[in-house]
Amino acid sequence: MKATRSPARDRVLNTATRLFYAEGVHTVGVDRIIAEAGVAKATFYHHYRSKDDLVCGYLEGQAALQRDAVQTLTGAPLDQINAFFDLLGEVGCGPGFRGCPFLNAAAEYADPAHPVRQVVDRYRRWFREFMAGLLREAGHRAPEATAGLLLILRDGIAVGSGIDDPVLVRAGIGTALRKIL
Amino acid sequence: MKATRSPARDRVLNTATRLFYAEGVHTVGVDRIIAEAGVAKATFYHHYRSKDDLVCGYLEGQAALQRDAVQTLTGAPLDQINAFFDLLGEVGCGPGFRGCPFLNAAAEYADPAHPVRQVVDRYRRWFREFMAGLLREAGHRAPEATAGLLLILRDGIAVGSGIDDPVLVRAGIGTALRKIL
DNA sequence: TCCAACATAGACAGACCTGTCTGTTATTGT
DNA sequence: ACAATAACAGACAGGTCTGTCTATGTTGGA
Repeated sequence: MKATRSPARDRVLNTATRLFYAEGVHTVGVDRIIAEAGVAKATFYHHYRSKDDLVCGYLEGQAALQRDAVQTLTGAPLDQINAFFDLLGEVGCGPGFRGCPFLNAAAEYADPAHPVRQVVDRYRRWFREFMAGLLREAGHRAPEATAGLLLILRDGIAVGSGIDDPVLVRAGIGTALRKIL
Repeated sequence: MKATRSPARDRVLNTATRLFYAEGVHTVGVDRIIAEAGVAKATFYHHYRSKDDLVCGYLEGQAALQRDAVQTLTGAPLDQINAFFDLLGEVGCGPGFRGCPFLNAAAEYADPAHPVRQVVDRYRRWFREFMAGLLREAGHRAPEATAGLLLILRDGIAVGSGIDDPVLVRAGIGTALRKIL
């Protein structure tokens, strides 16, 4: 539990990220992760206290990726919001898209007090506040309430793209966004 | 597999429905269901081919409930849509609400070809066509596309009410609906 | 040089999973 | 009365799950 970065640890986290997202958290076992990561079991439990700990690490990683991604957005606040949802629509049409990792994980952890759910909650608070900040910056009349609507839209797009035809979902994003803003 | 209705079968389905929805499909085992239903294991496998078969039955039941619920809606088409989303907001604030059973199940079954996913797909097709029908009836200019937006809204509300503060989610439904329609 | 940290392989425990099977009892329709 | 159906109890098989443990090898820094 000492080193926060090592080749073996990275291999575990990358493998877990790939498998957890593609197949779900409960269906992928520790044995499979360490086998595909080419890591000994003792090494795994050296870096992660438990499987749930790894699940939290997986979601923290996803949250970090998204924070990095939105930092590349530039331009006026409303343009940034549009660009974010454009990106979401594009990613949703990409190969291997299987919905939002946070929503999928939340569906598997029913207890709201579970550490995994707390990571999900943190992500969602961040998203809401990020959107509210942009709206405030743009002089929107109701930043908080509208940020809530954008979160609903985000969830709907992520879920729909993962289950239904993502091309159809993507086609509606522009309209929806224009109506909300 | 003969009788489609019997006290023991009903007890199994009711117990499974309660547990699957509250705690998730993969976390609830067959042993627990038959114990809480007060049913012998042989009886369970007499009525259901497998656990997945029971999961399909659970979701079919939820779909039937929703079909029955919308049949009680009356009045003009747009009023029916408004009433549906009012009801969704109300249910989302109710005790024990844990999101949409179909979305939660889909999150646990990654394979789109799985029978469980097909039940989910059927439900979503029904919902979309139901909304499109009402919009067409109301003379809406773009019934199909708007039905897609309503599905996104529905998903966002269900997901958000299950994870975030459902009261906040509910407060935004009216605005969102007005902007979409 | 030597120690500590990181890594390997893999056995093991104990619990839980789904699904099958044996055998008994009660009910019901003909 | 008799056969079929449904339900009961519970053992059992075979697999998987998480997590612990032993024992060994490698490597880099003081």
